[in-house]
Amino acid sequence: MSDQTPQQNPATPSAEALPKAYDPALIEQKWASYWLDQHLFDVPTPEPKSPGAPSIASSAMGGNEEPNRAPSRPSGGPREAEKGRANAFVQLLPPPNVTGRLHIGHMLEHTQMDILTRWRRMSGDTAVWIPGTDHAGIATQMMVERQLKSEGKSRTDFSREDFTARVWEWKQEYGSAITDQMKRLGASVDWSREYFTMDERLSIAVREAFVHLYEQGLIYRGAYIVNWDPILQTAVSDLEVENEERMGKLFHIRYELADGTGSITVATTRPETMLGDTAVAVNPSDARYKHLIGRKLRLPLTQREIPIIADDWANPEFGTGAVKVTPAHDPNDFAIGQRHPEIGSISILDKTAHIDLPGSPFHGLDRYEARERIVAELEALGLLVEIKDHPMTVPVSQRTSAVIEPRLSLQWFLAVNKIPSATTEEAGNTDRAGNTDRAGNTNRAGNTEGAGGFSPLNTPQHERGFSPGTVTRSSIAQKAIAAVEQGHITFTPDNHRKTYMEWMSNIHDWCLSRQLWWGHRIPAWHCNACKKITVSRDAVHACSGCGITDITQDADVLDTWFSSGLLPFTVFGWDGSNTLTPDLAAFYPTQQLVTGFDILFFWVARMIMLSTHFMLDVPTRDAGTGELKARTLADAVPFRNVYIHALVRDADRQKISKTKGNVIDPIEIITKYGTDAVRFTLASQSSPGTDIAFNEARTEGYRAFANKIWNAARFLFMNLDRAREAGYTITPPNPGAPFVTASSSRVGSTTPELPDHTPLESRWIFARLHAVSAEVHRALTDYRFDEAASAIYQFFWGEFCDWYLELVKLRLLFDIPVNPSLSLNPDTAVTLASLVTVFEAALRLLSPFMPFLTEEIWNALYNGAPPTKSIALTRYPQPSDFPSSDLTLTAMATMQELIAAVRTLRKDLAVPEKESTPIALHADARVLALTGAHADMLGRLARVSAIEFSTAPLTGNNTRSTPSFDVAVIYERQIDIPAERERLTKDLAKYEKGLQAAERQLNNESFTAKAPPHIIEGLRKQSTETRTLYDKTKSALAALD
RNA sequence: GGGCGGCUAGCUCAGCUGGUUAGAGCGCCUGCCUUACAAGCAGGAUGUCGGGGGUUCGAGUCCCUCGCUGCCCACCA
Repeated sequence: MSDQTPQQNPATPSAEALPKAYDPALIEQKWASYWLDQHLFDVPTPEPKSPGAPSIASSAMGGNEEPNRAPSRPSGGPREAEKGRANAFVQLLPPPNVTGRLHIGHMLEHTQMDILTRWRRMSGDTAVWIPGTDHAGIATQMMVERQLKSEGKSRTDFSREDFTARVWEWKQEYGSAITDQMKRLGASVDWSREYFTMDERLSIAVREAFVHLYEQGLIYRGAYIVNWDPILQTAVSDLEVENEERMGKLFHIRYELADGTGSITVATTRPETMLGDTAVAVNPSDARYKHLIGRKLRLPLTQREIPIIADDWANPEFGTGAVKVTPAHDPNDFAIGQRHPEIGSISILDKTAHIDLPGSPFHGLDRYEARERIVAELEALGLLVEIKDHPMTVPVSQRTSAVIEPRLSLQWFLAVNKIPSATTEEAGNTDRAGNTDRAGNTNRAGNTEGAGGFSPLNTPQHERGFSPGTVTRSSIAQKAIAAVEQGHITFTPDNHRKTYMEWMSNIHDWCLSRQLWWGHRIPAWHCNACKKITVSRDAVHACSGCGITDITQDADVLDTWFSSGLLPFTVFGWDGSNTLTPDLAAFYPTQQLVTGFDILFFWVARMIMLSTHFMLDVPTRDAGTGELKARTLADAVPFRNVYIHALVRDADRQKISKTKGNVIDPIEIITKYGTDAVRFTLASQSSPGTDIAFNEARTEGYRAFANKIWNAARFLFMNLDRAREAGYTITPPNPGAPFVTASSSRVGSTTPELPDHTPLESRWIFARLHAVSAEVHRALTDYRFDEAASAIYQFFWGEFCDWYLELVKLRLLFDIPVNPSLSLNPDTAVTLASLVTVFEAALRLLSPFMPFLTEEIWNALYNGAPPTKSIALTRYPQPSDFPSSDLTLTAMATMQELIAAVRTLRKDLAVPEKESTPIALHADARVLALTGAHADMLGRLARVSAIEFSTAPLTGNNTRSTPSFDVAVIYERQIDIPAERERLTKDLAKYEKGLQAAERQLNNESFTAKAPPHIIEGLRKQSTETRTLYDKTKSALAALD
């Protein structure tokens, strides 16, 4: 094979044309660009179907010739339920950040998705895998700001418009790095459907979604405590905060009563917040403080008077039992403030976490500097009672690692636990800080008592369920819970379902706004006169309240996850009008989501919430009549199954991180071993529940596997060359035909079953192919990539190469007549046909796992003129394609056992490898017949020169026994007696133990009474066999002496 | 404070609803350049299945308990 384009392959496959060793670098690039250029995996928008003809299956495959499209998919697959729709297999690629570069985790995710996609596609489904990238608000803005910094500039040197223009420039230049890498890797995605989350089309959908939610009263704006990142100077959601265990200090501070008659000591870990204290709370049942409730305290350092209030939140067990209340800088204190509005709140920190109290001596100080100064002054005043070490969890920003400061600020929220309003009249119009007009619209305080809003926490389980007909009466969270509870969405592994449910049942309102410049800007306009907020899908030029034109658009952008949460339906053309677009009709819901645990809440949960909420309003088509009808929750879900993949760690099981310097660059590994080998490594390690320790040694092993396949191909081509030289026409099989055999002069015609004279090894390899393809289907249906990979590996190497190819040499290498007028020896003819057929099928079986290698060899097999554009468009092997019989399997197993026994004996006797020896054999009639018929196998694979059949059992030296035969190698040298005795003694002990265990069981009446018959039967058989072996070993041992 | 995993051969991992004498790859030992492949072929050694207890005719597999070891969630000053 040369580096020519695939269409111009050499006219004939030839062993000489293939390099001796497999070199992935020579072929991968070629095929990656071929697949891309041919738009092989692009799926056009299906034709809208008129009622009564709902299927779109045939139109969706994109104009390929497909002479052998699979007529039907294997029965019992998960998509049997997908009645009335095309056999569509749709997946959304978790969109990588535009700032991203491919890492080994992506590689795992993409490998799994690609295997599923290719397998489904080859099994006859319309497989659509949709790629795209995420604008990644914070990450991208940080990236560009860093770039500006290197130029000595900062964001604030630019206008908002100029800065975002700058980000777009950056995106154009660097934003495709990760998709370029994907293209190189040959991921079989539909590039014609590639999107960017800030594309015009998707931006419109985002605005539509926002406006809809606002009109339903589910989006509100208000002043609440949010997680504030003082470096990014924006609010971040709970999910973007990590909690770190740190040793901090607990400061006990004495607050004197205003009238000087006493004091209360409070405890705090953040003494600087006392500047914003507006009360001290004690538990109403706390006898120590009961008499002080309602009295005033003089707040040290400021001399402000603050009340002592009663609130259940104060825990008498903790610290002194009295807690200072800072409503503007602590979520719990904020909640207290809600219950005691009279105490008010005082903000003391600015956006950068510096003290913002003009006139105060601490004004302008950084929060930690202020803490030191305040502690020092309190100490000087004698008000610092004590300082204790105190283990605590500190909230830290995921992005910047800055300590998060809870801060009161005006933000937009999505009310996830609120029942949507039917009309727009009730729509939220909170427009002033801290003044929300609907009790339910609270965020963190929402679940505390007194807030009065709907909360899943205080809703009985049975009321939380979703039932048809109550769709619009259910909250977003209720629908998301019901979708999973009712089994419309499943998780693999299943334990993630529980995690999801826990989280969803305790969910808080979602802070949607970010104080950034890069992202989807919130479609709300503030009137500078009457203060009314106008939320609109279109640009607003005048206030909807007072009509004046002095209005400004809200400065905030939406959380990145808002737009990605909409993707399952916006990628299919949802535009807010609730019409069933052709793509939505054909492809929604998607079947499969493959993603990591780390974005289960960020993304998966949000997709479920937003998709079920919006898609319930989009009609669907009735499977029978084709008429439009209302969608149920079952069809509103964004996907049917969520497969959560493992985390890839380094070889020492360490988490991969840049700071640790143990980053595994997939491109580097790929350069070293080839994409196919890396893919196979990841697939074979993909077992549920465990993280993957990425071990290069293993990849090395799979590169050897690729090489093995490569050389098997060379062997095949060599034989095809020989046959051709001898004048025979070789036509490779038609992929997807049940199987192929040969007439005397033509290889490649199809017959329904194997010809009578088909040799044992060929019958056997077909039977194995039957079993293996069944196993692979089963494994992939269960997402057991590891089991599928290992079944194929074992088959290809351990059976096809180690046994079949070796046996096939019996028929091929010595037996092709050179005179074309003679007919080909029937053995040779059928063997050539079988060989080509099995090999071709094995390539198809392997193709989803190793697409490059299989594409290359498969094309070579057809002399560069294959029946379809790609092996990826052929039919995936089905068990029913291959004849199988148990008789064949046992016969072959016996031959293998016999060959292995002779090999072992020869090894023990140190017979030179090239020397053939006679053997003696004692066996039952079946084995004798078998051996007689297949002496040639023994001759070739075990170097047996002659067989002496013995009627008496063999117990002498140089003997090996199994339950069904004794075999001895007749040789001048005798076996090493001490070593043999040791081995036999060991065996004897083993058999004895096994025998005892088996007999104990069999003599146990409870066992025979309770165990299932096949187990008893099996144990009986085993017991008999072990008895035989025991006896044989015992006499062998005796014979030694 | 809750919750979820993992602990099986020197290493990395399989072992499905309990059922015959626990497997694979790598590594290790021995012999082979056998005309597809030395990135190979053939043969071989290696396990108190984390400890203890229980259920059962039968436990790596189920239950309890203890021990390491990861991860997730959480508003206790």
